[in-house]
Amino acid sequence: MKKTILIVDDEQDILDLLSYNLSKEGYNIVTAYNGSDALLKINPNIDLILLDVMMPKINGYEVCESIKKNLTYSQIPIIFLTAKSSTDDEYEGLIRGAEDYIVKPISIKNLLLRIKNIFKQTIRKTNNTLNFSYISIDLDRLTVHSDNKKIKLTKIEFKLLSTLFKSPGKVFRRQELLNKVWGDDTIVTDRTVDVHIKKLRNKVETKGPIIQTSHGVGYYVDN
Amino acid sequence: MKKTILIVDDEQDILDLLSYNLSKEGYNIVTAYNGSDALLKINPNIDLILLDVMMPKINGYEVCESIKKNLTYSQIPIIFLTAKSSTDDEYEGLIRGAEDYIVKPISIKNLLLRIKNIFKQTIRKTNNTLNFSYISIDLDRLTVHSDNKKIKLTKIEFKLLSTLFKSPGKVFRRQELLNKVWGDDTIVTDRTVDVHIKKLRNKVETKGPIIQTSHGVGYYVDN
DNA sequence: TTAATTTTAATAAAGCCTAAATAATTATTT
DNA sequence: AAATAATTATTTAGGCTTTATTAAAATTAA
Repeated sequence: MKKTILIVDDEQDILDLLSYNLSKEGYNIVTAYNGSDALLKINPNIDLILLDVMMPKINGYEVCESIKKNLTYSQIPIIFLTAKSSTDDEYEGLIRGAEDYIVKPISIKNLLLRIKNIFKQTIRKTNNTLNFSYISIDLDRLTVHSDNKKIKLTKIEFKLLSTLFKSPGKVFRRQELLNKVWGDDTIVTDRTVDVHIKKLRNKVETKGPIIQTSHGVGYYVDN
Repeated sequence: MKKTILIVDDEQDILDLLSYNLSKEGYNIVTAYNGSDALLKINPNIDLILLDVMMPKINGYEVCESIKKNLTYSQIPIIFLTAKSSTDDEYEGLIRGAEDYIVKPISIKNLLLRIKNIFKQTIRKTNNTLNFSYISIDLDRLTVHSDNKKIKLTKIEFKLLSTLFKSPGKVFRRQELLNKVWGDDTIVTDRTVDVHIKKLRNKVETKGPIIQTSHGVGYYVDN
């Protein structure tokens, strides 16, 4: 899924520069030319906000604050762009919940790395749900939605899936899964894991592969 | 755990100022009065380097470059101290892998915040990865990234690569690799190593040679 | 007791490793 | 410098190991 980035800056040059480079990198771009414009353009598809600090009227910090107060959008990560290097400003930005900040002049390479890094952890833990790709797991309700359709899992299947989802990218050995999902003292064959993985895949992977096999090692969800 | 900071500057005044303030803040301080002294004083306990750019003989950038080339120390974050504020210099610093830079005259308050910020991010970054050139190996996740693209390796390939990366510069004889990667009691031909090296090279060397051959001896990664 | 779930076992399929054979490169000798 | 020897690179195919899949037996819950 293509990620959408909202870029907020009052300088057209910078908007252009960033738009060009980020869309080249495969992101969808939305731009805003000041604080209030930014607030208008925020929508649930936005995955990340690049936010200039120094803007007329509503500055970046104030925009950030508004966003963080809004339940729907408070989880969207924000990277501040700031030319100032005065202590107070940076500090203020960080404590208000920004993920990161970057001091102008901007190194594109550096910025791309930071963005990637943020998206890597992007399995956003809103409330108590794990989301990845087209699947979301509600840890409170013990339900799973795949492609917006509710799916019934058994207890073991649910635990197995959420274990994998809690550490996306990590490869779990079968024995590890048996300990974590079944319990430390169970005496069950490794093959049993395979069977449950198979069932999970059948139930859950309605729109393409989610659970990956690491041959000779175990299973994981990609990220 | 107390963090240790190496401060490198040729002006005694600045060394004193920074030492005083940073140790007051609870950091261990090591000082160096020029580039070569800095290289001598680096050791595995150093968690951060404050590096003056303008120094006689070896300047800060050169010191940085040497550090980034060394596998043991390449992960240590560096903050440049620079009097110049020209764009080029700052950029140069950033792309050479520095975490940050600070323009003199230094605001202690500002510096402290940046240091804190770096330590905050450092924890998750240094998690168990070997980095060299454009390749990074995540030992937990059993994944390899080459030029920012994820690459799938088999178990043996992964072990082989990380063995080489763990001792950069060391030439491993084939027999040694067989013991380390395959296990002490395997009875496999030396030629098998060649085949796996070949496969590794195919998969991993997307941007130029990484694994070197030492004719008559074995294989190694340069450093 | 029935229905649902979990485990085992058995077979098929896929993935990976090794050895062997040949080509290419490097080292040594003449 | 050419010829020869030694080492490494590359490719391929068979064989072995691991995983996928299915069905049936065993267990647990309703």
